[in-house]
Amino acid sequence: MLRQPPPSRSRPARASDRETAAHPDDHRALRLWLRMLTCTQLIERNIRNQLRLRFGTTLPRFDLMSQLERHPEGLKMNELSRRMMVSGGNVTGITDQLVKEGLVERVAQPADRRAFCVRLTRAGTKVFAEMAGEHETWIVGLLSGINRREHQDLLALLAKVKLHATGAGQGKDVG
Amino acid sequence: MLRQPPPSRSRPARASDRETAAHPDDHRALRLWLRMLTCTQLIERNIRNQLRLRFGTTLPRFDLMSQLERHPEGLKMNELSRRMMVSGGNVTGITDQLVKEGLVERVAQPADRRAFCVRLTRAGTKVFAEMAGEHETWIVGLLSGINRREHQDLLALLAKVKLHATGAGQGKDVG
DNA sequence: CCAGAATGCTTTAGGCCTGTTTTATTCAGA
DNA sequence: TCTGAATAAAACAGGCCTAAAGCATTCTGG
Repeated sequence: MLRQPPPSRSRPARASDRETAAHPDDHRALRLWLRMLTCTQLIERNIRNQLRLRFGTTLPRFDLMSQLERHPEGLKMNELSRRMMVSGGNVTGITDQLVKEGLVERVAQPADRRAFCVRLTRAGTKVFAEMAGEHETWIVGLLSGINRREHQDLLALLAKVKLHATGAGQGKDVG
Repeated sequence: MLRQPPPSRSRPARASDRETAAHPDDHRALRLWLRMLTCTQLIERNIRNQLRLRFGTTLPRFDLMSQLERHPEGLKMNELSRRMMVSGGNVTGITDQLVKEGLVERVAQPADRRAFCVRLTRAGTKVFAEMAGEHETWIVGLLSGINRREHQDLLALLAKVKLHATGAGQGKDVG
């Protein structure tokens, strides 16, 4: 994705993915970004496939349920929206699906009749526990190419990136 | 996104985004993954917004054009699909849009009447050049929170992640 | 030559996601 | 109290994306 540096003159491109044949220096940032993107997509795609094949579900649904698991008392739609970093309308749609599947429920709020609390049902809790276990082993496997020290370094570097990119973003979703 | 470690007993969560309140050690991989995902999404969202506001276009369209810029002779649909790491049907749709906007063209291949070459039009070349310049400055800005040394470290660490995750992926898109 | 397999692309159904608009409700101030 | 601003959620239009099915063309082994 995104723009790549132009092909190198000296070394003809036998490109196979998006970041091959990068220029040596001026395009450092671009190259780094493309690599981040590729890594994330590789992992994400893998997880999506596993979720689909093993459990017949999707990443957004899993994500929503995982938020609810951490808050058994339930979350309002707008809280879900903020935590998942997606739009409110999107949360409406995903919640609808999960309600249809009987995994979550909307609970009316007497205090504010505009709002709902969304909660895992008993069935949802059970199903999620099963999925979450496997999910973690997938992640561990996908990231097992780097050792513990490298984990820490990567985590720290990404913390810096996150901090700066959050600030640079135009004031939305600063967490 | 994705499952988070359960909330810490000792330190009550004032969570605001998806990776707050992680457990100390056992969930290292999960935590790292969530941070990768957050970073990528922050940057990607920023770029999408900029493309929309400044140029009225989208990231996938920009991405497709950027592939074509590197191959003025044109690329076949399936080559685009492979390079962009998206499905063939998706490439069909994006190409349709860009053709409608007059930015790319499908060129029939006499040698193989099933296939097309997709190329930037003159207008597309011009428009893309303009966008690409700004695009790079956005990326540079978003990643300016880390210095040159850190860039290199991050690039190297992600290379390891990429390599391993590519191998672990079930044989598709090994680039 | 000629079936059948493989290839290149499109179509279709369905889900995700966004920005915008709409509806219902709550809040804040005159 | 009443009116307008703000908020919560949903509806809507439109684009992205996938897997699977379909159509045309090319290739391959008899």
